[in-house]
Amino acid sequence: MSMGNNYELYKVFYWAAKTGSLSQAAKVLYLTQPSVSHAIKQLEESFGLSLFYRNAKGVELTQEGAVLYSYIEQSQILITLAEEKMAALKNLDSGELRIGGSDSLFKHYLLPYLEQFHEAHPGVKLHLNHGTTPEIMAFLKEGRIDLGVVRMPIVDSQLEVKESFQLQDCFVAGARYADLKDEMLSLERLLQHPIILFSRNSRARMTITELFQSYGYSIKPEIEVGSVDLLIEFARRGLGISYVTREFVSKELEDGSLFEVRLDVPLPPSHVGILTMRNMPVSSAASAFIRLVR
Amino acid sequence: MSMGNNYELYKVFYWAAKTGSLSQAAKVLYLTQPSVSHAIKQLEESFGLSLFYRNAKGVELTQEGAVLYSYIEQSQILITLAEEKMAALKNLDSGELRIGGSDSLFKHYLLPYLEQFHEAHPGVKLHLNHGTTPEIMAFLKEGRIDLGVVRMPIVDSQLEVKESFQLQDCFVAGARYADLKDEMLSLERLLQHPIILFSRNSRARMTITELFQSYGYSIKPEIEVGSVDLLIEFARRGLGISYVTREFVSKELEDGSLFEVRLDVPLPPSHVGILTMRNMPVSSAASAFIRLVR
DNA sequence: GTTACCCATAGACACGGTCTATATCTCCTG
DNA sequence: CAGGAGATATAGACCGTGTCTATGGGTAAC
Repeated sequence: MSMGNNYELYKVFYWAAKTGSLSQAAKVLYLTQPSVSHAIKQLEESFGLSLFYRNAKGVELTQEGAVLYSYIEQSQILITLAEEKMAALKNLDSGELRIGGSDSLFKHYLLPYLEQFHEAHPGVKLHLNHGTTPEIMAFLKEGRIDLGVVRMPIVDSQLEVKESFQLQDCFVAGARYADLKDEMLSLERLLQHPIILFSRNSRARMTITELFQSYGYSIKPEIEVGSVDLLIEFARRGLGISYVTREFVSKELEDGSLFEVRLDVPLPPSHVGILTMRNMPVSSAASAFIRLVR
Repeated sequence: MSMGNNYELYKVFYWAAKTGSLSQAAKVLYLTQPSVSHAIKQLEESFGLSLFYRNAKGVELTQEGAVLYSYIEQSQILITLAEEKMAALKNLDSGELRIGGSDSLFKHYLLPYLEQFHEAHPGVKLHLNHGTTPEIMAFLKEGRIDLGVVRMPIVDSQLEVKESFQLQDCFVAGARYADLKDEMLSLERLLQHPIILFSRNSRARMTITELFQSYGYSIKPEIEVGSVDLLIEFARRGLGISYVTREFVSKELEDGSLFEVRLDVPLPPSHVGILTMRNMPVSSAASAFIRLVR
């Protein structure tokens, strides 16, 4: 008989050797004793070697059987570990979740979800990659992250976009401009004050630039800053009027250190979307996180 | 779906991951592509996890799939090694052969066979355990040797006895007793000369003692020695007449340094038998050796 | 002697692994 | 842009084989 066995036979062999009894092995494997007997016989015939001594008390490995066992034992242990590991991955007791997004979204919006997820699944390692929207999209396509959280709209045939939540950008000012608090400003009037914008090529920056252009104006910031924190801080200190996401300054709006500057034209809401690869399976950790956020 | 897969699926998974293609895996495993596709699907459903990304070029491991692979790869390699090892054992390119026997049998009779066997199967390690017949029998029953080579007769229900070759014990003397060369001695006449016997409780010693008793005589050695080599050496130096196995002194008989002292009664031949455990499989190395000797 | 436990064997059945045929998708090429 | 090549997925049928029950034989222990 030739080599190239059904690997199932090794499982039977493993338990027969481990328990020293074909009957015991049968119990462990939920088989009958004749099935185990037959399986061992198949192995022995395939090798042309005897693997066990049979006696009244059970079976005992022959010299050759002991050699086989030394290999098969390790192999079976690895498979068992693999199955346990897969179960852990499935249950989110293990694994990792790699999310891409902008710094500000992480800090001001996703943080509670991340905390909640980590608390529920402490075994899952979180990897947060921040970057611009195009970078996030590239990371996704390279397989370096499992999902991306970015501002809409996104048009990319390779990506699956789930609209998640809505953010409202707005202009805010501090005490220095308190006289604007009860006013409803036109764009022209707004532009008479110093404007503070985010410096990087963010979607928010592009959106507001386009909006002013559509009304025939050009918005040129007095100050450009590199982080949402600075946008807020500069507005509070009265250096100008900042264009920020309202949800990111809810604390300041509440305690009165900032107030919203109302305009006579509507500012379009911006949507945040969750990106995954289209037609590709989503890891269970990622889908659990998406379920949590939506 | 629950855990506890058919391990055969892991073989399919291994090759699919290794080749990065279900079609290639199918070729390697002599299956069709749909079979492989189906097998992978079963695994994925059993874990509740996706293992591969499918694309137009083939398949690629997901994060979870890569985790599984890290375990399964080792496992499969071990199984492959195990199968190679078993083939080597079967072909006698590997393994060990443990033989029990008396020192003199090893030295004077089995040596050429051992050399021949070692030359034919250099990969098989030889373990030679010497001891008395009862010790050899005990070794066998304890599983410490694969076969024993001892003088017959042996009566033991647990042991399988194969008669192997025949030895003829005889009395030999050196030049000092040259006058006996052409004579045919009676037992009585023999006993007038100093006799040299093996001191240990060997079967040969027992046999000759019984023989003399059956004729009404009692044989009492002038000298007792502890090895066959000394039996020969003492006889050559004229210290007496030694009782030895003729085959062990063939060299000395040929070159004339010893001659056989002929008796007027026949000395019974002694048989050498090969012992193995009854109703227990014999290792392929052992059965190859037995085939060689007989 | 008898019991109780092992393993081996024989024969029947049913499940599932494998096949063929076909569909669908993507990439590449002319 | 159409079409071919090559990848995987799906559907359905069949055959092989792994498993079962029933039974036999052997050994150890009481």
